[in-house]
Amino acid sequence: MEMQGCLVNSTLINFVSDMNLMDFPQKYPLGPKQQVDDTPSSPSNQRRLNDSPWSRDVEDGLLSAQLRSEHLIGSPRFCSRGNHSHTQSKRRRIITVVQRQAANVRERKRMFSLNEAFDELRRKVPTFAYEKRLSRIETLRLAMVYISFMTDLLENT
DNA sequence: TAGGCCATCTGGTCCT
DNA sequence: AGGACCAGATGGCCTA
Repeated sequence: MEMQGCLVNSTLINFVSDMNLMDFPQKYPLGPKQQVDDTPSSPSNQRRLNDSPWSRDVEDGLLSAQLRSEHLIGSPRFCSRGNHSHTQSKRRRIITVVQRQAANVRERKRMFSLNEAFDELRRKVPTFAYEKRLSRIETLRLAMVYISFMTDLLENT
C-alpha cells in the first residue's frame, strides 16, 4: 500500500495537471498540493451553508414558501407543466398547503444530503489548491476521470 | 453585464 | 395515501 501510495503520488500530479478541469488561469501556480477549500470560509461555500435549510429557521422557509406561492400561483410557470387539459383523465393529486410545505422541507433535506455526498466526493478526488471549489458537475467529471485513471493504473501494474 | 452555479419551490411519476 | 425522486422554473450571488 505504501509503495502504491508513492506511485500514486507521483502519477497523480501528472493526472491532475493533465485534466481539462485543471485549465485554470496561471494566477494559481502549481504550488504545494492542497485539497480544495471546503471550509465554510470560502465565499461560495459560505453562501451555501448560510442558505442551507439547517442554518435557517424552518418557519422562515415555510413563510418564504407561502409568500412565493402567493405570488407565483397563476404565473405561466404553473401552466407550462400543468397544461394537461387533454389528459384530464389522469387523476391529479390534490395536496394541502401543509402537505406542500412538508414536501418542500423534505426536498430541502434531500438536496442537503445530496450536497453532503458531493462534498464527500470532492474530498476524495485529487485537486490542487484553487480558490474556487469544484462545482458539482466538475466534481462528477473529475471523479469519472479519476476512476478511469486508477483503473488503468491497476491494470498496468 | 452575461453566464455559471446553486438553493428552493413545484408538480408529476414511481414505489411502498 | 404518502414519501422519494426527478426535472423544470426562478431568482440570487459571484466572477470574468
